[in-house]
Amino acid sequence: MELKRAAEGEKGFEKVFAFLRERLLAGSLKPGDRLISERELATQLGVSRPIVREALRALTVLGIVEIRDRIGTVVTRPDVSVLNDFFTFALAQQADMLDDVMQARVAIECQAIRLACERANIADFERLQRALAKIGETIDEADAGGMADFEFHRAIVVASHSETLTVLHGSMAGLLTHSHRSRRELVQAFPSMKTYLIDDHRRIFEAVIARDPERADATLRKHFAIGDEYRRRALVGDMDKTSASR
Amino acid sequence: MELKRAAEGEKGFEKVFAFLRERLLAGSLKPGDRLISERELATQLGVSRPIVREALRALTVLGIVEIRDRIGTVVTRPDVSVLNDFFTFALAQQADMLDDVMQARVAIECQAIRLACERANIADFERLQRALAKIGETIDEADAGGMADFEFHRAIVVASHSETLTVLHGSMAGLLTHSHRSRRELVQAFPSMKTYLIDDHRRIFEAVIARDPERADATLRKHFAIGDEYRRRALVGDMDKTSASR
DNA sequence: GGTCTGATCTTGGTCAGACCAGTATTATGA
DNA sequence: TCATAATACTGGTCTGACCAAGATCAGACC
Repeated sequence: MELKRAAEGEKGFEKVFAFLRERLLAGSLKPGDRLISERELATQLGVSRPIVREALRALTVLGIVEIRDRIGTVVTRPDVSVLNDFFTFALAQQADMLDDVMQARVAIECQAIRLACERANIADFERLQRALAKIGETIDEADAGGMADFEFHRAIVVASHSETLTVLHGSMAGLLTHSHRSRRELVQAFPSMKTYLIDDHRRIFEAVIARDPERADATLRKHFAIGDEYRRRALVGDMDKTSASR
Repeated sequence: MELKRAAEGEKGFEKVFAFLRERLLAGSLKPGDRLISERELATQLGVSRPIVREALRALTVLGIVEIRDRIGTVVTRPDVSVLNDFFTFALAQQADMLDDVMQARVAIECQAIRLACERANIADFERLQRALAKIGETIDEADAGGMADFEFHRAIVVASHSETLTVLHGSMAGLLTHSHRSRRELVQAFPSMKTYLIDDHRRIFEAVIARDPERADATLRKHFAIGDEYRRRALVGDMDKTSASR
C-alpha cells in the first residue's frame, strides 16, 4: 500500500533496495533498529521473499545491515570491511594497482599525521611510543617486525581522530601488511635498513610529539621515499653487486 | 564435486560467495568473463538458485560483477559506484562525518597534485587550463561555478594518473559537489572570494605546470584552508563585519 | 551457396509454498 | 508466583514452476 508508493517505478529487487535505501538515507532507519521480518517486508512490498533476501544481502555486503540468524535484520554502523573487500577484489584483478594503492596510503597517512599533530592526546602519544618501542625490539624478526611497523603507522592514523581516514587506511590494511612484510625481508639484505627503520620512525614520532605538522608530513614522506628506494635497489640488483641482473 | 571441495566448510550463501571470491581473487575469473548460468552454478555447488542469486547480487553491489538480464553474469572492472554508495550511506547516518570526508579529500588531492607534477602530460595541462578558464567565466554563477570548481579539482586528480586516487576522489564526488556548491553561495557574501577563487586556482595551476610538487601541495593546502576560513566566517558573523571572528 | 526467418533452448527475474532449526513469547501447570 | 512446556515467530534453504527475451541453429527462400 503506502509502502509500495515509495518505490513504484522499480520492480523486484530494485523496489526493495530503493525502499530500504530511502529509509536509510532519510534516517528513519538508524543503526540499531531492527527491520521488520523478511516475510512481512515481502508482503508489504508485494515481492517474494527471495527478492527481499537479495536486497538484504546486498545491504549486508555494503556493511549497512546485519542479518542475524533467527533473530532478525538490524541496521549497523557502516563498517570498514566493505572497502576492504572492494580493494581486495579490485587489486586482485589489477595487480599493477598495488603501487597505486600505495599512493593512496601515503596520501592518507600524510594527511592523518598532520591532523594527529593537532588532535593527538596523551593516549595517542603513548600508543605511538609503544609501537615505536616494539619496532626496536622486533627489528630482527620479519613477521613481528612487520607487524610492529604496521602498528606504528596505524597509530598515526588513529591519532588523527578522523574516522574516514582510519576507515580508508584500514581498508588497505591487508594489502599494506603484505607490502610491509616484503619490506621487512629486506632488512637482512641491507643492514643499513635497521637504523633507517628505527631512526625514521623515531623522527616521525618526535615530529608528532612536537605537534609540527609540516615537519611530520615531510619526515613521513621521506620515510616512504626511502622505503621505495630500498625496494628499488632490491629489485635492480641483488644485494651489492648489482650490475649483472639486467 | 571438485567444485564443492573448494568451499566445503561454509554453507549456502557463504559457500557460493567464497567459491566466486576465490576464483575472482585467484584471477581465474577476469573482467569480461561470463560466469556459468545461475542454474548450473547452483547444481555444481549443491545449493539452490535463490542462494546463488544472493551471492551474485552481493557481488553486483560490490561492483565486481554485472548481471545482465537474459544474457548472463559477467565480471566487470571494479567500479566507483560502490564506494559512492558506501559513503552515501555512511554519511547519511553520521552527518558529522562530512568534515571528516573533507579531510580525506584534502589528503587525496594533495597527494594527487604531487603525482600530477611528475606525471601530467600536455592533455592534462590543457584540461586544467580549460577548467581554470571555466572558473573565471562562471565566477558569478552559483551552479556552473561550482561545477567548474569541481572540474578543476577533478582534473588535478586525473592528472595524477593514479586510478586509486581517482576512484577514491570520485567516490566522494556527490558529497564534494554539495560542499562546493555551498561554498559557491558565499561568493555573493564575500566579494573578495572572487579573486580568491580565481587567483588561488591559477596559482595551483602554475605550480603544476612548473612541476613543483612542494609548491603545488602547499598552495593547494592553503587554498583549502582559506576556503575553510571563509565558511567559518560565514557561520560566525554575517558578511562583512568579520573582525570579531578572529 | 548464401542469407533470412522462425522454432527452440537458454538465461535471468520472479514467485509460491514448504521444511528446518533455533529464538522469543506465551500459556500452562505446579 | 514461578518454572516449564507449547507455540508463534525468525532467518536459511530448497523445490519446482512460470515468464520474457536474447542466442542459436535448422530449414526455407532467394
